[in-house]
Amino acid sequence: MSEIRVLVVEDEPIAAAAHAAYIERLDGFTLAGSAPDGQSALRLLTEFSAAGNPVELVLLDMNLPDLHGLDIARRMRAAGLFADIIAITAVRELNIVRSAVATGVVQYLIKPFTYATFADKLASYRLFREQLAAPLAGEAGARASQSDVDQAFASLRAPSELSLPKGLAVSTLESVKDYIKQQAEAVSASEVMEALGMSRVTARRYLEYLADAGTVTRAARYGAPGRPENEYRWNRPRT
Amino acid sequence: MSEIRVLVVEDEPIAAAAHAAYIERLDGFTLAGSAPDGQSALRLLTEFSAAGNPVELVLLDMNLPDLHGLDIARRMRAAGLFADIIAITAVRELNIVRSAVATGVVQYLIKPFTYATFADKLASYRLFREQLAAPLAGEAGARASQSDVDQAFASLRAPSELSLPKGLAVSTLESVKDYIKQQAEAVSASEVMEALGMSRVTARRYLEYLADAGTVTRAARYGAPGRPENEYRWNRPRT
DNA sequence: ACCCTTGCGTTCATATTGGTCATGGAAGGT
DNA sequence: ACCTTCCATGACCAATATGAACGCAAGGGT
Repeated sequence: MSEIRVLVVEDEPIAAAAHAAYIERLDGFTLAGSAPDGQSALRLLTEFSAAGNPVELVLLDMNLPDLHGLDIARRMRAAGLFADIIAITAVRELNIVRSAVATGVVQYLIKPFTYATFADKLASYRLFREQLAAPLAGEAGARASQSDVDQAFASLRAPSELSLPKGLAVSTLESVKDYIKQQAEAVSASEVMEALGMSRVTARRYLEYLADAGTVTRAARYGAPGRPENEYRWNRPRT
Repeated sequence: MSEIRVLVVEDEPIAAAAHAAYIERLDGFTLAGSAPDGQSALRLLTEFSAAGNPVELVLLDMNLPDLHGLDIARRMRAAGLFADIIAITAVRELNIVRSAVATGVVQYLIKPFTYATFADKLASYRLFREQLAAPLAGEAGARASQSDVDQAFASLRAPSELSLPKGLAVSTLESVKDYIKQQAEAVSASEVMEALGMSRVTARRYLEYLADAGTVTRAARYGAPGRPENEYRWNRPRT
């Protein structure tokens, strides 16, 4: 299977370079080009398409100087450009998710994101492509069923299989995160232990991981006898 | 939340009537209209949109007398009509799945399908809409995160339970489902193994499948030494 | 000022389950 | 009757929360 050709559309030069570098680092993807605004993006897409070398995936920033990402998507469809789109958006623009889905946005990335998140989304997109290609190979015997299509679609959903360090489980991490998010005040390891019914060691390990990842902040709690207790507080979303 | 307005586009009168009847039977959906071909579908969509009462979801048959479904989707986007689309297609047309995704097709139904399959796809679409609506409720504090969006996408593209992947048998699945439904509390894989007299591997495989399909929820059971045991709880009756 | 008490941080072996692979037997097609 | 396909099984290794034991830092008493 040939590599998937990607166009990066991003007005900030630093971010654009970063995305391009990400793409090059990934297997199965190759950078087709880069565009700083909507007009040049559309022009590039048209040129590639006319040359018989179309772009298959567009990394599309929603905030561009000339056009909004949704407009670009709409014009692409109107022009018969059927590249898939992974949207990159700021936190405040979430109310356009549904419109984005309607214009064929396959995945959503919220700024700022780590390389791991980025790689994860692209990997699931590649899996989606592969699963669609496989049953279609045998032209005549292509008895792809509902479950084949379902499975292909399922690989587009993001199970966030970001690699955790050994010894940590995804579901436990989710439980801990949910609990902290709900608490207005800072919580201690012991409180998490009691609330979630897990051992103190486990609770502390996950809290420590979240603190290292920057999701929660850690502070010492003095005043009581005994060794000071660490308390953890949910971080307000970073811009 | 108001009901989701649906337009049925289908040239065969019998099938069209059946789809319309299906829609009316489902909670949360209401039939906005019905069209036998592409031209009238586009006209209806435009009219509804102009009247300030737009259609939100289109059940779109791919084989129509005048236009192909993909063309209709493309023209919709060009005209600024952002209704979501659930495509209905015959088996032989699977090679257009990717193009369909690019034009905003959210789900794929393969003819012939049962009412259960139909209802399942619409239910996951409704869930998707609800999950997007929830975090957006608090206008100012709408700090939906990456995981929120991921979850919404996940429910949109969750595989339907009605199409079994290879390796699973219907009768076994029914046994497992019946057992879980009867249990008030969450059950572990070992309990299912003993109760139904099957091996732990088999029990776990079916439970895992049901969890992926969203029929049961999976949670870890802490408190005892050893690796945490997964427990599964009946989630909601699939209509 | 010193030392004792106190309670959490840290580490390690252990227990128990999750996940994968190749095998066996049954059902259906030829 | 043979072959193919499919599903459940058993045995393996890997994963992960637990409990106990030890160490450490602050409070409080002498």
